[in-house]
Amino acid sequence: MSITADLIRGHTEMIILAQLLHGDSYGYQINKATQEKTGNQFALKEATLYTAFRRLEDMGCIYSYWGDEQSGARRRYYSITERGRKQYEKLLAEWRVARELIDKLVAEEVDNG
Amino acid sequence: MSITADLIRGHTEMIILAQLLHGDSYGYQINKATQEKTGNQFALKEATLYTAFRRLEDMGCIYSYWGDEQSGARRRYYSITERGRKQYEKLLAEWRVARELIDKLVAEEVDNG
DNA sequence: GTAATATACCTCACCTGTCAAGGTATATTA
DNA sequence: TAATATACCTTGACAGGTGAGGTATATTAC
Repeated sequence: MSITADLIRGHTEMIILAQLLHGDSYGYQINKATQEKTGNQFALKEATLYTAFRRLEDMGCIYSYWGDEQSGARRRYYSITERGRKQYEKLLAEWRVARELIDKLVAEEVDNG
Repeated sequence: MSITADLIRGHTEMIILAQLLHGDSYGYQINKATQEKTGNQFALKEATLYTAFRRLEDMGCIYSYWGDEQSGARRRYYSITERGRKQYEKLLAEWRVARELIDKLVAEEVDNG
């Protein structure tokens, strides 16, 4: 949606895992929370979101179950596993390294002549 | 090479443009400088580098010319254009927005109970 | 002499994550 | 009964990254 969409690439899994640290949730809710947290500057695309869920489940980082809503659309809830927490820590550490590297590489050296 | 390679995706062009701000340079040199600036934590892959050069040249952000070295391997030098400077400014601004968004999305809220 | 290493360029085919476009179904409001 | 919001899902195409391969020059080591 926004200009920054391209740059979020590769961070989808970390964003999802970070949300699930606070408790089980489902796709629609995770996306809403993402929008709210960024002041509507960013939203995950649905296709991106669901393919990321598949990947994370295949990796054993999350597991899913159907909610028992009595009314409204069904919801598939996701829960983070121990492996998922480890993966989150790893991705967060990598992000911090990458952020520093990029900042180093693109910063204009200021002449304090 | 390093774990962060995936996360640099999408930033290759900005990294190249940032190097060229300091003056004309050539592929091998740009990659060496990148490695040095990051303390050997990161190096662009050659294929990545050269495809990025093609894109940037097609976009009119850079132009190239052969050096006139009397000995050693030939070098293709790249020079940043006015459009390239504008593009660099744009990419840098986008990176700053993306960095903030990601930090917002993955930061664990600390309980200061 | 020649093998190895460093410099320096380039291309191709493949992989992976993203996403536009399409689909299904339920509940509420107009 | 039409529109909107909630909620899920799949498919095919696309773009950037990259492993693997290639070319050529100059220097150093054996």
